[in-house]
Amino acid sequence: MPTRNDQAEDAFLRTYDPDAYEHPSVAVDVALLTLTDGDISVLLVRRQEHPELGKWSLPGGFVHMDESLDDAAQRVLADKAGQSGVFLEQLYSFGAPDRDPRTRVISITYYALVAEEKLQPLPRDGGDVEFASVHVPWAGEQGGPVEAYDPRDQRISLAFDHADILGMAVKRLRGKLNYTPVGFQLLPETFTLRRLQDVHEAILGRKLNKDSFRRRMLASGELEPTGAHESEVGHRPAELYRFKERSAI
Amino acid sequence: MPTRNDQAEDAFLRTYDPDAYEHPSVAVDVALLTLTDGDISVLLVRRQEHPELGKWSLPGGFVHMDESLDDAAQRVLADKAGQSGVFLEQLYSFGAPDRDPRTRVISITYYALVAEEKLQPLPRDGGDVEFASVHVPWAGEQGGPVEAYDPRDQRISLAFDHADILGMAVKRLRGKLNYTPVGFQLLPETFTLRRLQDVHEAILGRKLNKDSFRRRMLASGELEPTGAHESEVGHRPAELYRFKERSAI
DNA sequence: TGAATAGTGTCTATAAGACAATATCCC
DNA sequence: GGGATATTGTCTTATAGACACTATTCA
Repeated sequence: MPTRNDQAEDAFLRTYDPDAYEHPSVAVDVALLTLTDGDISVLLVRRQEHPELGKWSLPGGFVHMDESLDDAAQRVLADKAGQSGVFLEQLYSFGAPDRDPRTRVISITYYALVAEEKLQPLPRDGGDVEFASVHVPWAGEQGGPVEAYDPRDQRISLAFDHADILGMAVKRLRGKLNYTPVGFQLLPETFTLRRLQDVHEAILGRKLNKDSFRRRMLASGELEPTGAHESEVGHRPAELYRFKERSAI
Repeated sequence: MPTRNDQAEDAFLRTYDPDAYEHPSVAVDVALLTLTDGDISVLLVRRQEHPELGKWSLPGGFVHMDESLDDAAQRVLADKAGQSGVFLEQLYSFGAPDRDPRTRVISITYYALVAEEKLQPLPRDGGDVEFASVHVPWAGEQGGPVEAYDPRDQRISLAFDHADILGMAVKRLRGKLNYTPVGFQLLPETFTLRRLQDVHEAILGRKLNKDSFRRRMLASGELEPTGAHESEVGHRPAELYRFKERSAI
């Protein structure tokens, strides 16, 4: 039975005009990270339109009226970089009034993690989608913009405030490492403890003590030995482990 | 000297039409938290308009075209709740397409922390701005919606997805406690170790070991003894401490 | 003087860093 | 066998929890 309040609300909604005020544009930008040769890499796309035409940027796009923010991030990643079904998490929203010269654009940013082995091949757009190596000029979880370098070690200048977004992604990842098995998303199904440590070291940007890393990981209860070992390695082969959670899903 | 690309970009920007596509509305909502009698409290305002007219909600409002997100949050808090100059940090952005019945509204949420002693008196809007006690039905940093209770211990049903926002604020706060002296914002200038422990226990929702809490805090280097002691307490008065950072600012 | 909490000292269990010894693979 | 890394074990040090004891205020 509709109450008087319900009826009043219905009437209100029928006459509501969302365009009575000017609205900002809302975009999503995604920092897709992976590890190559023990370094953090980020997927960049070359801008095909003004403004900042030709500059490297994180894949991004405007949010459609009928899709959730998470869905928008997944769509953008699939459309602009050919990657689908990856791990995504919201990062931060950037909204400085002048961050985009076109108009007011508020960007809701995400970071994505993918194991190198699970990357879909990059779309052949004449080299307009590439990975760049991420150099972090600060320690710990201090935060700040980071720098991207192309395969020839040339520094890449990123469009808009994307260096800040990337920095936020690294900062978040470092924080998560303290209380979540982040390695999950960045490693293949099975892996050695050494590779897991490589992941942690790449994210934290510093060397870790091997003995205590090993003990800590085994004691965490997150890992499960597979019984299998690596092979063809020129030294004693290490046992392969698996994340327990992942296999439960 | 403008390059050809600059000129092309200028031309592009002159003809850019931000309204070629429909835009969502963008709001900020703020969970202002304080501690009363060892419990977390949140500031709520009664909605004065449709939809959800009369329901309790977090103070919020639409983002203006020329203000940053942080500024919008500060403004909303001042206008709707009479609180200014408080500690604010961005929390998360909520954007489910149907979270608001009016139109697509994306809410960029913030949490604020204020010491009870520093609260400005609530505006006398006939009791339409009040604090409610926050009950957290989950442990650790698991997350999920939380429940609000009015001073007569009646459960309050919050408008929209505000129970989720509040839950996210508590979750974030619990996480921050591991690596930041969050107590800062929730205590007066000087305080006893016992009061600092009360803050931590309220946020975490569980009792802490007194001895090791004391040791950990003193060893952290964040605290500075003032030499002064509390008084009129009916037992041995404890020494008053101060946060080092705060006094350096 | 007694109630109540502050503050100190000590003992034990646990986790981290360092280092040595042994194991196992490929060449 | 030699090179290289895995794996196990031990020792030392730092930290957390538990508990006992002393200190200081107000009523």
